[in-house]
Amino acid sequence: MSEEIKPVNFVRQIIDDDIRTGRHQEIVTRFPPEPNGYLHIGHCKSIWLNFGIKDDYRGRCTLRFDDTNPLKESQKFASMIEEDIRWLGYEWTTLAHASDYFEQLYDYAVHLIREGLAFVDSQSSEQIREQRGTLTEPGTDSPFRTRAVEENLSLFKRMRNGEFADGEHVLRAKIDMASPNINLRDPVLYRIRHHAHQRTGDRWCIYPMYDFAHGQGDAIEGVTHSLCTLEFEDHRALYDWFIEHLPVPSRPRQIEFSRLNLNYTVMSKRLLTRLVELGHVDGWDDPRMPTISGLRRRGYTPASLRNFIASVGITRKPNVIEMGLLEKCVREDLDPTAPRAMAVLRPLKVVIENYPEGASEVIEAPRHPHKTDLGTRQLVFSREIFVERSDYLDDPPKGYFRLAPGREVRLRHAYVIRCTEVVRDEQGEPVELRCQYDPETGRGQAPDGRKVKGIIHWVSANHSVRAQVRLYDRLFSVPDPLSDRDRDFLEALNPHSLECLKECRLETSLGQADRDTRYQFERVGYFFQDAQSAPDALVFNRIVSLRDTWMRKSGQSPN
RNA sequence: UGGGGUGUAGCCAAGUGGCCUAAGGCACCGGGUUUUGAUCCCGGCAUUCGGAGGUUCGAAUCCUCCCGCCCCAGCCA
Repeated sequence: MSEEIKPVNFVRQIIDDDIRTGRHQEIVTRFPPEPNGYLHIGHCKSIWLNFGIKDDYRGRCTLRFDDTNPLKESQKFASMIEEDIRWLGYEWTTLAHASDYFEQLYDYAVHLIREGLAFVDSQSSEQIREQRGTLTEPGTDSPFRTRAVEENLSLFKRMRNGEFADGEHVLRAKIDMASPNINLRDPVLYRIRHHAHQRTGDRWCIYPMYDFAHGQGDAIEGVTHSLCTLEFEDHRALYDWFIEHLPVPSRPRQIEFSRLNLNYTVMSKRLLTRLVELGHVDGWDDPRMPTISGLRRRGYTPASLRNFIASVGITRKPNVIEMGLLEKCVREDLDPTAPRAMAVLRPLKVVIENYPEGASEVIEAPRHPHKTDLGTRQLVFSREIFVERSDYLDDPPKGYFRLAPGREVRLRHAYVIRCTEVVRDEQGEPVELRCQYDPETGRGQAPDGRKVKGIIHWVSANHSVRAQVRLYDRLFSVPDPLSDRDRDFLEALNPHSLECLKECRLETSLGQADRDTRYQFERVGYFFQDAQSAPDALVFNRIVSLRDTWMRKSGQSPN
């Protein structure tokens, strides 16, 4: 595992100050996902921040499900979220739910009504919307705003008792319809929803809104620093208003940071949900998805994700991170530890004419070029082998040092061969190369001192296993799929984001490949067995390709 | 002509008035090592901090004005 970056950011500076000035003895954070979808790498930023602070400051961090909207949420999503957090390497101090506080929140609402700070509004949502005003014009007071306290109390109680249909009434805070901050224009606190909740069942038919549940939940848990993303900045005034006007047990502070954006993908749960439901991807854990589970299935490691977030940092500046940084992080994590193997993805047969028919030999090759403690594996060399189709060119450009008519290359861990003849099909496409090998060049030797620059990977035709290999590319073909407001983001989907290669040949040692091991297929990339892989039907996912300076120079595509 | 934010290299990001003629990472461009065109190593890459004024002996850091970009009008979170 690569060394993790020591975090320094403005949130930690605030915390350091709070500790130095004695404002807090213990630091308490929370991660508050809504269980209405899978976690994505953007959540990873929040997880890393909140749980990282808990770990480093020996504080507490609650995993609190923000389950205030039974229409959208489910236990299935909640379970997945727990799994993802643990997989990333974090553990919560306590598990909680906004719904654990429904009774307390109800009492808080009653408190506001008694103080004359909340009222039951009996208008439709359309009427309320019309009265809200616009960004530049103030709103107007609801005709029910002056309802008597006793009447509000009674109505609110009857709302809870289920005496009204959905939408008939709402409870609203009484703040200021002329506020330039729209969140303060008498926000809705409770709405009626006759819908079973995944945890409280039919106990409730009124549910608190996010704004009314979140800050109070923080206060109940003793959260000291409530870290959220920038779009909640305008809600802070409301957050503070509730804390001020309610008899809550503590006074948490909300601090906002900018969310993570990655180019060539989308990071909104709503859009990811569409991709899944419309079948554009193979579920939430499709290896092309920016979800934690997708990245996990793809083969990304927890450390690489943590390091990625650490190197991106925490600020208040809007940002779009390049995919290349994520890729660099996983390569960095995998290179020192991944066992090497040879795999030919698009096989081209090579017959070594001067190698005896029926003969073969075993070559002992190290699993890693630098880490000798990873041991060795056995390769079998024989007269018929496969090499990568892209390692042969009829008419090589300048600077190409692989196979071509008359050209010589080194077979990785084996002999130097020279291409003497090309067998073609009707279309003129090469289907087989005839080569001569030099018996004096085994074991890395070159007796005549000749320098062979090209080294290519190979497998023995009769000593290799078949496998399916899936090559993944960016999900979208443009850096920002949402930039064109006139086009649906689905139109920007990359039609080549998945290439499934079914005729791949792997060295025999991969027949017993470990399910949890990420391999480097030499010269190709890092690979991980897919969840669907089986011993008799191997499936490998490409995590990321190797850096390829030749490809970049010659301007080819990564596949 | 509303409110809240934010602007340091292609992408992130340190920097909190003097050791900044601005860290570090990614990307990119050289060069070296190498039986992976990988890894590793070495070097290059902002006289300038959105712009213009001002304060100061001294400003990316303070003040003023201007400009760009992001968020907010769910009984979503």
